[in-house]
Amino acid sequence: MTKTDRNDRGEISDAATGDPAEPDGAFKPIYERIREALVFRVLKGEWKPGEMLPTERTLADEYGYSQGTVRKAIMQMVADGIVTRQSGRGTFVASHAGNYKPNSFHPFYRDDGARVSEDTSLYLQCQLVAAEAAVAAGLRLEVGAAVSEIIRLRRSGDRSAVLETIYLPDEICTGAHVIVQRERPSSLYVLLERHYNILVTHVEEQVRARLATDAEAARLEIEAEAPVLEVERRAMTLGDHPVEWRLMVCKTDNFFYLRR
Amino acid sequence: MTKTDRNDRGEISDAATGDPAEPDGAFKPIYERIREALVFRVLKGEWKPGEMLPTERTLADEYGYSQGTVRKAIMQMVADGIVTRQSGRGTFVASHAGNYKPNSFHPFYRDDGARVSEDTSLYLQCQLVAAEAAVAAGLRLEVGAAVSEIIRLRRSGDRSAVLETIYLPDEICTGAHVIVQRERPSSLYVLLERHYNILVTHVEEQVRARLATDAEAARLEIEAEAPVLEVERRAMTLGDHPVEWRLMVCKTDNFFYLRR
DNA sequence: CAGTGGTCTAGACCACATC
DNA sequence: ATGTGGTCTAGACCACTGA
Repeated sequence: MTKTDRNDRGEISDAATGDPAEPDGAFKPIYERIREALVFRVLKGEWKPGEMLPTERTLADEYGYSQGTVRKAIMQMVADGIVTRQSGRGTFVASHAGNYKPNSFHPFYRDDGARVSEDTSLYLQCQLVAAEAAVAAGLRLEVGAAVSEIIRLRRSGDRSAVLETIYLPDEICTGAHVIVQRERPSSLYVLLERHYNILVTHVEEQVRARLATDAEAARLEIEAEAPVLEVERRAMTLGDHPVEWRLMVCKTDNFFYLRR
Repeated sequence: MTKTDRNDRGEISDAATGDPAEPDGAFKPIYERIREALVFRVLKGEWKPGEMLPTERTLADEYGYSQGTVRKAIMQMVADGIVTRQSGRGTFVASHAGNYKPNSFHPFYRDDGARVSEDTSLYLQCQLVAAEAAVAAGLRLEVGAAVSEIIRLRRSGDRSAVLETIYLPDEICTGAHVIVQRERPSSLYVLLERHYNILVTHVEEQVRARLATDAEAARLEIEAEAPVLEVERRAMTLGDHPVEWRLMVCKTDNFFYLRR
C-alpha cells in the first residue's frame, strides 16, 4: 500500500499555505505539509476563532496519513499559538477571547503586581488618517495609505497608566475606526477576530525611555517632562503580515513593563 | 513482560528532581518522569554544558521504556532550552557558549539593528558586599547575605550603551567577584557554567523609565537627568532558583530594548 | 561505514468531557 | 456510552554526521 503521492485530495501540496517562493527542493516532512494545509484552512476561515477542528482521527483519514503524523502537525500549531487543545473536548482555533491573556500581549503591571488590563480603556479618538512614515514602515504600507487611528487611555484603579495610539491598515481592516468608535471594545484583538477573521499570533516590541510631551503628561496625569516608557508594537497575523502598529506611552512611577 | 514498576534502576521515582512538595497523587506520565530524571542528572553535573547525553536508544534501554517515550522527554528538554540536538551528532547539554544567543538574554539593540553584545564589556568593579533589601529580595536571600557585586559597562562601537550592576549570591557562586575580576569574561553565564556548573535557562525582566543619576550619566556619556531605561533582571537556573539579580541602565537616544 | 537523530506507522489503552 | 485528546509501544526506514 504505497501512499507516496497523496497529492490529490485536500491542500497537501507545496503551495498549501499560499506562501510564494518555497526555497527549493527541500523536502518537507509530511507533518509539516499537513500543518501548512491546516493553517491555510484556518486562514481561509474554514474554522473561525473559537471553533473546533475535526478530530485527529478524522483528519488522519482525510489526508490519508496516520494519526500520529496528524497529531504532530497539530501540536506544532499549539506551540505556535494557533490552536488550543482540551483533553476530552477537542481542538479549537485560538482566540483572544476568554482567558487567553498571555504575558506577551499584556506586559504592563502595577507595582503591586496587578496587571494593567485592557478592559478599562477610555477611547479618546477614532478616525481615518493618512499613514505617516513611521506608521507606514511599521505596517509595510506606502506613506499616505489610509489607516484607522485609535487613541485610548488605559487606566488601572483610578489612575491613568498607558496612553495608546493605534494604527490599523484600512485595506485589511476596512472601517475599523467606525466599528471601534461604536463598540469601544474591551479587547481590540477580539474585535479583529470577529469582524475581520484576523488572528494576532505574535507581537514585536521596541522599548525606549524618553520625556513625556505636554499633551501626554496631561492625559497621564503627570508633570510635563517626566520620564516615560515608549513601547512601539507591531502585531502580526497568522500569515506573518503586520496588522497593527501602536505606540504605547507608559508612566513608570507606579507601573512597569514585564518580560517573562 | 509487565514493566509496570520499573522503579529499581536509575532515578525514575517521585523525588527524581529533588524538588520537595509534589502536589499529590497526580500521576505523571512516564515521559515526564524520565524528563525529570534526566534534568536531575544534568543538574548533578553528570553531563556538563556542551557535553553529549547518551542516545535515545541507550536511555530507552536503561530506563526500560520505549524509544518514543524517551524521545518525548528529550524534546521537552529541548523546548525548555536545557539541551540541544543535532541530527546525526547527538544530544548536548545547552550552553551559553558558542552561538547560543537567544534574544531573551540579549535584548539591547542599536538603532541600526546591531545587537549590543556582551563581549565588549568594561569591568569597573568587582567586590564582595552585603546584600541590600532589593538585592536580597531578588535573590531570595536574607538582607546582609554575602553577594558578589560586579559593575560593568557595555559598549557598542565607540559609544557607551548599558551600565550593569550585577549581584551573585556568594553561597552558590563562591568567590565569583575574584574570578570575574581575573577573567573579565565576555559572557557571564558561560563563566557560571564553567566554574559552578550552573545553567541559566531563563530570565525575568522588569523595565522602567527614569532619569539618570549624575554617576550614571557620567559613565554613559550623557547629560545628567537624561531619561534612561532601567531593566531589573532576575536570572533563574535549571532548578528555578535565582542565581543573579542585575540592574541594567540603558540610554535610549540610540539604543532600544527589544522583545520578540 | 556505523551511529545519530528525524519521520512514520498501526495499533492499544487511558483519562476526561459530554450527553 | 460515546467521543475526545493523551500516552505508549515496537518496529521500520530515512538523512545526516563523522571516522
